[in-house]
Amino acid sequence: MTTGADGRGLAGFAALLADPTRAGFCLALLDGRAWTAGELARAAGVAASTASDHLTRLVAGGLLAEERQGRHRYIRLADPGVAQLVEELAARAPTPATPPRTLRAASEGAALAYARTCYDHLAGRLGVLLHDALLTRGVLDRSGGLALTGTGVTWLAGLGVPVEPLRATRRPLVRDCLDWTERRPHLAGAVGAALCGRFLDLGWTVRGTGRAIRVTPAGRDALAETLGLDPALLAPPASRGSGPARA
Amino acid sequence: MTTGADGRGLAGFAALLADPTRAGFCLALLDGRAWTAGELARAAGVAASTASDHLTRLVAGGLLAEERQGRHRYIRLADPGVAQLVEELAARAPTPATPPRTLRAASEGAALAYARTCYDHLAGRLGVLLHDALLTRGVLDRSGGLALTGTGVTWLAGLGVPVEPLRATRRPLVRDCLDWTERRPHLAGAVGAALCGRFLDLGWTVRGTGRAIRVTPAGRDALAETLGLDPALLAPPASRGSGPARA
DNA sequence: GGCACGGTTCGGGCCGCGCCGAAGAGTCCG
DNA sequence: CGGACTCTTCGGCGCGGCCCGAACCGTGCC
Repeated sequence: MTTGADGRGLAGFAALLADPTRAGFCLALLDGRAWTAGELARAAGVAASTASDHLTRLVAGGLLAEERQGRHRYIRLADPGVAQLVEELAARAPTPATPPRTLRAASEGAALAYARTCYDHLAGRLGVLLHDALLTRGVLDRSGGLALTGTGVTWLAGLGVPVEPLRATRRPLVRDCLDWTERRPHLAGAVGAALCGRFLDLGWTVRGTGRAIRVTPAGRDALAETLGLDPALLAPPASRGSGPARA
Repeated sequence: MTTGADGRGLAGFAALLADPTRAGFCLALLDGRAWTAGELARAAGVAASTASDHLTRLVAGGLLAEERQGRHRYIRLADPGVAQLVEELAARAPTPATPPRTLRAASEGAALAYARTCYDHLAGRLGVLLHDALLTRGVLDRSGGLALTGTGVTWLAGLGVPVEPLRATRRPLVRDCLDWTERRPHLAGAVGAALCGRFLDLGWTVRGTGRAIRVTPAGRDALAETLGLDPALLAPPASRGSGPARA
């Protein structure tokens, strides 16, 4: 009576992410960098032996990839598709029901809501603003699915991002990625990744702690000029008080 | 040291799919129809009480939606996004390692590989052929992300599928969906769903058992004429022998 | 060589989860 | 009303998972 595939394959795969420790590993790795096994163990608060076991399973399941160097075991997400998958699942998961307990945690949360990397592209308020600006500027078009326009190609070239090399990859040029703080789409795909990297190269943005991204004063000016982004909206998260409170 | 969100939210959500029975429910519901709790229980081979418990959790988790009618509890996927998520996870999951044991199962597998619904759009060999034909005909364009072209809009209108109503939905017009038998993309999104429904309305396709789809003789002619699909490639799965063996 | 360090392997304990059957609540029908 | 049916609730059982600490291996440094 069981027509076709039973759920064992899917269940086994989903089980990889169904453990808080393993899920925490994947979320940490969403910053796009390679972590050592020990770093991940400490970040998750488990013994090294526990982490080692989990990592072996995640690698075997195709979610993570490893690279051994000397006595270190470097771990990263297997490919951008995994990052997308994890982000989508995280976006659908009910909030961890853990309101920030400490001031430090609250300010970290604000910094992440302001701007962060989502694997290799920009997310948070900055990511959504960028996405919207690219649409109004005609770099992107949404009349029939999200697509990069001809003017978009030249605009990118002017910014120092040639599009042709990006076409060579198997990755879609542009793609929606649901932002879990803004609950609205931001730009992913090869172009999203290239833009994120280019902004860093140009010094418009710099990496903060963890996945956090900060916009430099020069970046604020440049984004206002090239994309018409309101510098006021790009103001960094209020250190105290003046910013709108967020539940 | 744990910057930002821990993995509990994600893990709890993934755990919903990490059980073979629950995963089987979701896979069965990928046919886009509403099943009763009892039907799902029988299909999965568990007691009604067990299924009831699982379904309650899946509904609470936002993966499924229920509708109570009299003494029946109708269950369907919560929204198309869930279908996409489940398909993506299933596509990445290693094959269930269950080569078909019976002749009946083998022929069912062949029928599904030939053509099936993927929630509400077409998948399988037919789905991939359709996707490719739409690209070569200029209905879709992939030069910068997957998009519906202007000629595509008129082509759809000629087929009796007005695009304007589709724009009203929050759903993307066109979207890639990775086919788990062909390992290549087919067309999803609002247009993919509309095309699938239109083909059924026109009598070009009919539903088989489960998620299987069959192409009628009239449908073969029509698809050849309007899209240039080779009728030979649309031949139904060989009942025995002559078809290419598939691992 | 000696030591510190990162990672892995192994054994054991514990908690949670999935399963069932039996009993009960609600619905439809004769 | 009484019977058939669907679904739910509740105990109880058993397996499998997650975790740790201790011992072990390999690397890099002094």
